[in-house]
This record gives sequence, structure tokens and C-alpha cells, in this order.
Amino acid sequence: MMDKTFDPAAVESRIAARWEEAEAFKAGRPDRHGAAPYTIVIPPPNVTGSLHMGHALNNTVQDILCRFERMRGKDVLWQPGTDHAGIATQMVVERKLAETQQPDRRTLGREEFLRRVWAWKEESGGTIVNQLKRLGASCDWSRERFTMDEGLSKAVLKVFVDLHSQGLIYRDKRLVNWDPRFQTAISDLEVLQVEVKGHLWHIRYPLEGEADRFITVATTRPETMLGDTGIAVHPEDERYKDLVGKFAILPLVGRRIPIVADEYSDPEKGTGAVKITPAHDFNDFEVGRRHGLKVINVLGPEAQLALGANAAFTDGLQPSADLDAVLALDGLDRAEARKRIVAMLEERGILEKIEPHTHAVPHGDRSNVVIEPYLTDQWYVDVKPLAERAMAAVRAGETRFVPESWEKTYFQWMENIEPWCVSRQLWWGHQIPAWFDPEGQPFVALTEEEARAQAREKHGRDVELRRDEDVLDTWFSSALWPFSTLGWPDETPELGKYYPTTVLVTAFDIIFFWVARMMMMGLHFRDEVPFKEVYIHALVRDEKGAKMSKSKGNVMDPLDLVDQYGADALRFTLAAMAAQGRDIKLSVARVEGYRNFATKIWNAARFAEMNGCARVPGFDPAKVQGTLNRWALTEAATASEAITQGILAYKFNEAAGAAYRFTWNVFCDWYLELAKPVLQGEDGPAKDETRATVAYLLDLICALLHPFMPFLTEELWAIKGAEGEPRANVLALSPWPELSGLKDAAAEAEIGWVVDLVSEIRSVRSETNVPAGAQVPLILVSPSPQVTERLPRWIDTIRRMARLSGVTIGDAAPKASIQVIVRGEVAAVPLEGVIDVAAERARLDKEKTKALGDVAKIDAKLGNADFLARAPEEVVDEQRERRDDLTARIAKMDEALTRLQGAQ
RNA sequence: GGGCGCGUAGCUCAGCGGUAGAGCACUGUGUUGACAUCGCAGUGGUCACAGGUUCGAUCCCUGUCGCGCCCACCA
Repeated sequence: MMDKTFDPAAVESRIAARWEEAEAFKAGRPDRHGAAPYTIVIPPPNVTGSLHMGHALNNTVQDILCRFERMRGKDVLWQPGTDHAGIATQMVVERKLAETQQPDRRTLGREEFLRRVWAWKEESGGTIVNQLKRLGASCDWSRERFTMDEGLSKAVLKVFVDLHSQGLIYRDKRLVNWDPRFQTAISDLEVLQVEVKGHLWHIRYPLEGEADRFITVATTRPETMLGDTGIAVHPEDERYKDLVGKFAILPLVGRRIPIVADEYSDPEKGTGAVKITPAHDFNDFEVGRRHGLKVINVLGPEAQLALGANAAFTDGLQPSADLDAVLALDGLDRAEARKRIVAMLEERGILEKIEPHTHAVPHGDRSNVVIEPYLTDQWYVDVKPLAERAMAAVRAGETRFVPESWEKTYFQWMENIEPWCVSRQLWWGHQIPAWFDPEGQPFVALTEEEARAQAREKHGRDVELRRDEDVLDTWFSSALWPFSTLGWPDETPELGKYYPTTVLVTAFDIIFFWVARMMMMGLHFRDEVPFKEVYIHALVRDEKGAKMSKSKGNVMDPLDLVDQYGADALRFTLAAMAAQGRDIKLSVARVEGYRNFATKIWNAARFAEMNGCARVPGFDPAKVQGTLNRWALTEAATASEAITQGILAYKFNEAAGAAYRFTWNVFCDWYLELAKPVLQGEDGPAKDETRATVAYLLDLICALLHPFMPFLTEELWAIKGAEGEPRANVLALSPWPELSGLKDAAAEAEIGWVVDLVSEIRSVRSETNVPAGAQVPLILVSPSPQVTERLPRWIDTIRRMARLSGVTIGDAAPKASIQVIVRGEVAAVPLEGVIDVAAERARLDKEKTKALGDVAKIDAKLGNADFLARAPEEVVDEQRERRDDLTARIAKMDEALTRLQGAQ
């Protein structure tokens, strides 16, 4: 005997164990020999992370696809794994060290620190994987990978060495985005522009040799003026034309700096004269390069003033009191330095004005501190040629974006792609396979021995080599994920079979970080796109539409929802809300609603159990005779097509909606109700067939819903399996329903009439305040032969469902009666004092008014010659038909109203 | 500055060139043996606004207003 409700907490772990035991999710199962492969690589979550709502959606979608295709007989590989997430993980461990009063990273030293990170990974690395399992993710867990696994690390080194030997990786000294908190370079993508309310300081720079003449520059960063090596004005700017070629004297410092003409200067901005600080601004760097300006770095790695031992800064300067005061600021943090310098300028009366100014300031996406453009040596990938190929592949349709509009985003970024800075001054990550000789010349090789050999070749002797301490950007290894997880660089059977992968499922926020880079690397190293389709799903946002994030404190924990409502309810909610092109604002009420849906299914199964609806081996739906059963199968066929098409088109909301409506509104609300008289009546062939059909349809519902609600359906599958012959398989490996040849129009006409009739009577009873318990008679007025023929079959059901004392046939409606019109036929309920005449009159009036309005609209159309001439014939016919129906209804309502005149 | 998207029922959202839908909420009602995490019935919408295209526009186009996001920009 089944429990009254489905208890997810009790069932989920048991079901998960069953799948594991059956090795249901293993790729390359013997029963899939020769089957078409279907591959998805998981977007690897941070190894030390925990599941958030975005993961829940992302993995629900992947799981729906994988379970669906697995049931459709494919050899499915859902490749799981985790990412080492360089900065994020290193940050977490450093914070932990600080919290527990342990020595910091530098005190511990690289080796010991890395030991601690690995320990932390061992300790917490399983968390997110277990959370994914709780969600029901049907990954092939036996193939789990980690981006710093031996195999994946091997792939990373090979890619680096190969790209280097192909000239696509090079070392360059230029400005990078420097994160002063982590003291590492980061890529353009890791920089977020944040609107900040700041100031615009207008500073007078005296002209050389001309007393009392000056040029005013405006800046948002006065502290960087110490590194100024020029001033730029627009060549066409009349105001400054005569100054071009002259020199200004940098206040406080005394450096002689040239005034140059450069298009970069915008006469509209600031004063039209812009100070040039090549070491601390990307644009200035370019301007400086064009005009041969010096590059003077005045900041250290922590964004503190670094002037003391800085020969470039003091070079050529005359000692002065001002200069001494500036040098006394050495070591100050940039914010403090700004205050002090502004104060000094003010004291000297050369600060012309200060304006409030809002502008975008770059921040590190993880550190959230202001990023400094900083001059360092870093490794770069020349991504331009790789991007060309990656764009061509999408243009050629080798990879298709769903929804298609994301292609635009992809192209826009790819077309403007800049060299990718891949080195990070961190410890946690893949250490770069480069060794430097004493001159600082790098030798890139897979092993130190090879690097040593290269050095020997160059120098003619052995030289001391020092390995590059830097590690690679985390996304460098992620970019290889679709093939590195399959064993590359070895030519494994898996690589041959499962690459290119079928579809990548991800959110749009990592199209650049990840999708684009996988495309580039995949094409370059495998000569094939890494995935044939990219399904970009929504972002799960908070109620205000903001991205959920820990720092904002607006997160909903998917595991809380799983605990409370079950994984199936959460999954179904996400699927039902995953319409394309729109973000999801999740509501708990919705999850609750789908938990109720799970209960509903459960109880339908319980009903089946109570009524002996056991599976019949060899049941063939095509051989079913009963009209009601044939109708249910017709509806099932329609629903299963809609579900299949929905999933295939990545329209999960449509698929989920079709499954929901069929299960609840068709199967439960009508089919089971209509079947009750048979199921609870005398034994016989009709009852046997109905029982078998109920059992069959329940199995069907389980199968159709399994991709969305795997736990509930698998549990029911097992329970129903225990009734008849044991099942050969878990539901997860059972075939996806393909129903054909089951649609029966005659059954639809008959059952549709019953459904409409019962609905109408119910509606009318309710509106005219007939007491719910009252049994009233129904008279079918001059029914058609078809209805007369059907009636005996349905009379009991109609009586029961519409609460009628009896159903009879008559020539005319009684004088005072409620009247309904169903599929063109009239049925009447005599008043007999049970109904509220005024209410019935109101009801008829209301309905008639609406009908008249509809007719008027249709008449307007039909009276329009253009409509008749230009609209498609079937549309015109449809309108005429509707008009006929409506006028017939109105006539019948008029009759009914007339009859009511005589009533009490 | 460049780009993308969104304004549909009280709320969260589907939909769409030809009768405007769901879930939740709300109102009335019901416990007759699957289910009150339920049944039955109902209330509720100038589909942001203004033009245009069209026989016909919530849907397509243009503009306006409002909202969100991405990219670029430390004058």
C-alpha cells in the first residue's frame, strides 16, 4: 500500500543508489554498442564551491537532455568534473589561514601553501559533486575529472608549448590589468567597470620659460601625475595650437614634459589638454609610444607610491623642496597619496578647480579593488588567428547558438579580440612550463631537461635556469575541457567517439570566458568544433532582476528548496520557467506548486493501485477498443509529441507545460474520473482493458516526465514494476515513448462531448446557485442521432460527474429551465425551485452580451470587402462558422430567456 | 558611446498576424473512497504609449517613456 504523499527526502537517496547500482549513467554501456553518441561536458564548477541556483538551472537542463537522449537509445556521455579556479580557491585558502591565525601564504612558502590548498581541495572538493548528485544529475561519475589532474595538466602543458612553438604564445612587456590585492595580472574579461562618483581635478602645469603662463589639464587621478611624461592636445584645437612642441614643467616634480599633438586628445573632454602618464593608463601608453614619451612607473605592486629607489622617476630632476616633499610620500597607498598630492597642489595654488565627476572605474571581478594598469612582463596568447577560425566555424554553421541571437554577442567580441594575458602571479594553478636563463631569456618546453637543452644550444654551455613561477589563467585549462577530459593529448577511443560533443549548455555570462575560448582551442588542436550546438540559458536572478551573488546577500539556496520540496519540484520549476531569451526570477510559490504536482501524480498512481490497474504484459495500445481509452491514448500521443518536440527545440517550458497539462488536466481530471464507473463496476473485458490502459498511461507519464522529475518517476516505475512482471531496467534506461497511429477523431468527438457537457452543467449549476449537493434532472432536447446513440454509454458517468438525478430525452425544454448549448445541442435543467432565476437570467444576459459583441466583431470583418478578398479562405470560413455558431447560441439563449419570463 | 533584451491578470511568467493563457494569490463552494500538497466554479487584462505596415496588430516596423543587462571609456 502506497503512502498518501510522495516523500522526496525518503526516496531520493534510495533512487540515486539504484541508478548507481545499475550503472545507468555510464557512457559506453554494453547495451549501447553501436548507438549514436550524445555528449555534454559539464561546465566545471569551482572545486571548492557549492551549488547555487545558476548551477541548479544549468545542470537541470543538461540532465533533462541527457536523460531524454539516454531513453532515446543514445550512448550518452555527460562528462563531469570540477575546476581548480585559481584566484577564487587561492583566496579562500588564504582567508582560512588568516581566520585561524596561521602563517600567511608567503610565510608558508609555495610548496607548503600548495600542500594546504590540495588538502582543502580534498576536504571540500566533494561538496559540489554531492550536491549535483542530490539534484539528480546523471553524469558518468566514474569519469570525473579535475582541471589539475595529471592528465589535464599534461594537456595544458602541451597546449602551451605547442602554441609557443607556433608563435602564438609570446612574452611581452606592456601594461596589464593589475590587481593590487592579489598582486597578479588579470585578463580584460576579469575587469568590471564600476560607476564611481569621483572628482575631476584641474591642475595648472606651468609652461617652460614663460612666467605666469600655464596649461591646465583635468584628471581623475591626480596621484599618477608623478609619472606624467607629456601633455597631449588635439592637432585641430585652436586653443593650444601654439603650445605644441613646447614644454611644460610638471608641478611638484619639476620634470620637463613635452606638449604633443595627438588625435587621442578630445577637445570636448576636460580642458582639451590631457596629461599623459604612459605607465599608468592604457591610452596614455599608446600616446606615449607614438610620441616617444618616457614610461615612468611610480607605483609598486600593491598600488603604493614607489619613488625611492626608482631611478626612472628621479632621472634628470633638479633637487627641490617640492621634490623632497614628494619623495617623502614614498610607500603611501594610492588613495592616501592622492589626498596628499591634491593638498600640496592646493597649497601651491595651482589647483584651478575640482568638479564632481562620475566615471567608470575598473575593478577586479574577484577582488573588487580598483585595477591598476601596470607595466610588467607577461605571457600572451595571440588569439586573433584562432578567433578567425572560431568565427568562420559559426558562420559555416558547424556550431549553432540557441537562441541564435547569441551569435551576435559572440561575433562582436571575437571581432574585437585582444591578446589574451594568460600568466597569473599566483601559486594555485598550472605552473607555466618556461625556464629563464640568467639574462631573463625564456625557454619553453614540456620538461626542464628540454628547456635545459634549448639553453645549452643557445649558450653553447649549461647555464643556470630558473622556472617561471607564474601559473596560467584558470580559463586556459577550461578552454581545453571538451577534449582534455576525453584523454587528449592521447588519442583515446573516447576522444574519437565523443568529440565533438553534441551540445554545450551554459549561461551567457561565460560566452567570452569559456565558450569562445573552447571554440578557439578545440578548432586549433582537434580541427573540429568542440560542440555542435551551444544552448544559452537564462540567468537566475533575484526579484529585482539582479544577479544573485553572495556579496549582495540575495541568494536562494537550491538545496534548501530541495530539502523542502524535493529535487523534482525544483527541477520542474526551473524547466517550466526556462523559456528562451528571458531571465528567471524564481518564486518559491512556483516550486510549491510543482511539489503539489508531484503529489498529484503520486496519488494518481495510488488510485491505480487501489483499482487493480496492473500492467499487462504485451499490452498494445493500438488494439484498445474502448472509446474512453482510445481518447486517452489520443491525448497521450499529442502530449508526447509536444514533449519530444519541446525538448528537441530546447523549449523546456513548452515540454514541461505539455507534460503538466496532460498529466493533471487530462489524465487525472478527466480520464480517471470518466473511467471510475468502469473501474468500480462489474468485472469484464471493458474493466480489464481500462485497468490495463490506466497502468499503461501511468507508465507513459512516468517515462515522459522522467527527464524532468527523475526521482518520483523512477520510484513509481519501481512500484508499478513490482505489480506485474519484474522490469528489466530502471526507468532511466527505458525507451522513450514514441506513440504513433493512436489518434482517434471519433473518440475525441465522443469524449469531447461528454467533457463539454459535464463542464457546462457544472458551470451553470454553480452560477445559478444550485446547491452543490442537489441532484437535478437533465433533459437533452431533441438530440442528434449520434448523441442518442452515445447516451447509454455515458449516462451514468454524466449523472455522477454533473450530479444529476437523471438524464432523459425530450422534444422541448421545459417552460422554466436552465439551458446549456454544447457542441450545438441543447440540454436543459428544469428549475423546480432549485435554481435562482435572477441569477440564471443574469448568466444568460452576460453570455449573450459577450456573444453579441463577438458577432459584431465578426460582422465588421465579414462586411469588409478587403478582408474577404485578401484574407486566406480558411480564415474567412472560420469566421463564418464562428458567426453561425454564435448566432445559433444567441437564438437559443433568447428562447431560454423568454421561457424564464414565466418562472417565479 | 556601441549592442542586446524586457514592459501581457494583484504577483511570477508563457504566448502570438485572425476567439488573450498558466501557476500563485483572490472569491464562492465541496470532504461522493486517489489526492484539501485536493475537487468544482468564478473574479481579474485598452497586452507601456504614439505613429506606421496590413483586409486585420498584443504580435511586424519606427519613435517615445520606463526597466534590466553586456561591451567600450579612469580628462
